[in-house]
Amino acid sequence: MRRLQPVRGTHDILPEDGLKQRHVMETARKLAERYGFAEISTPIFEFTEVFQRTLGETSDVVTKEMYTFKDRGGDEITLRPEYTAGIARAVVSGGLGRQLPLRFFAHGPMFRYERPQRGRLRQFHQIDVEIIGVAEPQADIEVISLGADILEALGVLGSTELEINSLGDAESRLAYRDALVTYFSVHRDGLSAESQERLKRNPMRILDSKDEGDRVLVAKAPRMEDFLNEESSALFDAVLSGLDVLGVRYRKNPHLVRGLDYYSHTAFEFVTRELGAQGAVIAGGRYDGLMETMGGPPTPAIGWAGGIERLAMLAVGVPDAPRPIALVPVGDDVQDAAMQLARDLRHSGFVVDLGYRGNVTRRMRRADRIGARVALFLGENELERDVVTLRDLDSGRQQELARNALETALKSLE
RNA sequence: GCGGGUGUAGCUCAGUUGGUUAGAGCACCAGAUUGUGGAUCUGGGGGCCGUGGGUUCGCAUCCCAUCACUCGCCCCA
Repeated sequence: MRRLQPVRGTHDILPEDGLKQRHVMETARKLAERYGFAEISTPIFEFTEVFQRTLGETSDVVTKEMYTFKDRGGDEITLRPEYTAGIARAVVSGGLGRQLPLRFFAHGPMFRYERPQRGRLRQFHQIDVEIIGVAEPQADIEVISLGADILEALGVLGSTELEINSLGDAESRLAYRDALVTYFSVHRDGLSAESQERLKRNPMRILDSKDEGDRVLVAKAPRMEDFLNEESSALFDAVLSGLDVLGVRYRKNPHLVRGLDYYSHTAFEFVTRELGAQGAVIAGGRYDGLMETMGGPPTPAIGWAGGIERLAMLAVGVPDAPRPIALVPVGDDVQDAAMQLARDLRHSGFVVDLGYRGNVTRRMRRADRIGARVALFLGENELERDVVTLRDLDSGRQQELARNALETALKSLE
């Protein structure tokens, strides 16, 4: 161990951030539930081939970002870099394919060996939704509209933009890919070094290059739209008009492509400019070929993933933790009675903070610091008469209450 | 993986051309106030100046390396 610090790109999530992240996750879960999604959770590691086969041998994730190791039994294991492959595997290996359509919500940690920066971590957390077994555009529309609803609820929809494109089915994409290779091969010398490499490995990635020279060439490159076959093009149109019906705003971006091989047809990203180099807060698309790659029957599917840390950084209106009741025992002989009262109140659903030490001044200071709503004084004085002194810490007003009237009084506070 | 910037107290930051014991505000602790918080006043604790090496009589300060963060590329959530 070099020094006592977390591994590069990992962080301890302290309570303040934890609260925000939990809010993101719970908001997403609640809304996903309304759309009829059921929560699923799959292991955070899988056999390496689960990702290798499905994400594509040439994708960046597979070639240089996976946390892969051999376990003690000699199996090749990989910490999941994304959720979809694991869920697809669960559907195939659990025989869930008989119960289509399936709608899943999931969340949890992901791992990618990347260079960390703002909004980019080696262990990060995602929320994830998938609709499996629906070829109809309604699934695309529903999944996107769920994403928009979640962003809206988090107060970040206004600072994001939905970009959308269609990659078409396999036939359309192959035809387009050929056309792109032909076009860019002619202009090869005008391409950046990186894009010349992309031309060999993943020509569609040239489309979203940020290099000035590349962009000039890209602007005149063949357009995906012109290569969509009738079926692909009809699906895309249906998705867009569905979004129009629901009032979900979007911008067609013909240069939006995907890093992972399994995507087809609809591809979309909710992007923001407020996170530096990291644009996407939610990204996803259709992956009709994935289940088959996994060894299951051909099964259409669509889904997206959202970055919890990124969303938490943007979210507004995160609710505060509930304000506790500070219980202040006065004198040494009332400790037991105070513990008992604290437990009774907790059983009734109240959040109670029982200071552990110090005189009354000190405990009151603590009560103030933790944002307590009220303080309850319990001393010999009160104990003898079966009452409690309740001090409202906002107004400063104080009153004595019979023990059996206490909970009613506390409930009326809010 | 490539290039730039920044690392001084828990936090935000000062710190002179290299010179004695490294400072401030906030936060924290104690007291004024041992049955009453916030405000105020008084006092206090806290720093291998990110880490390692080098230069120097002497570095927080100059040089090199390294680690972390950060910005861009790459990639994406």
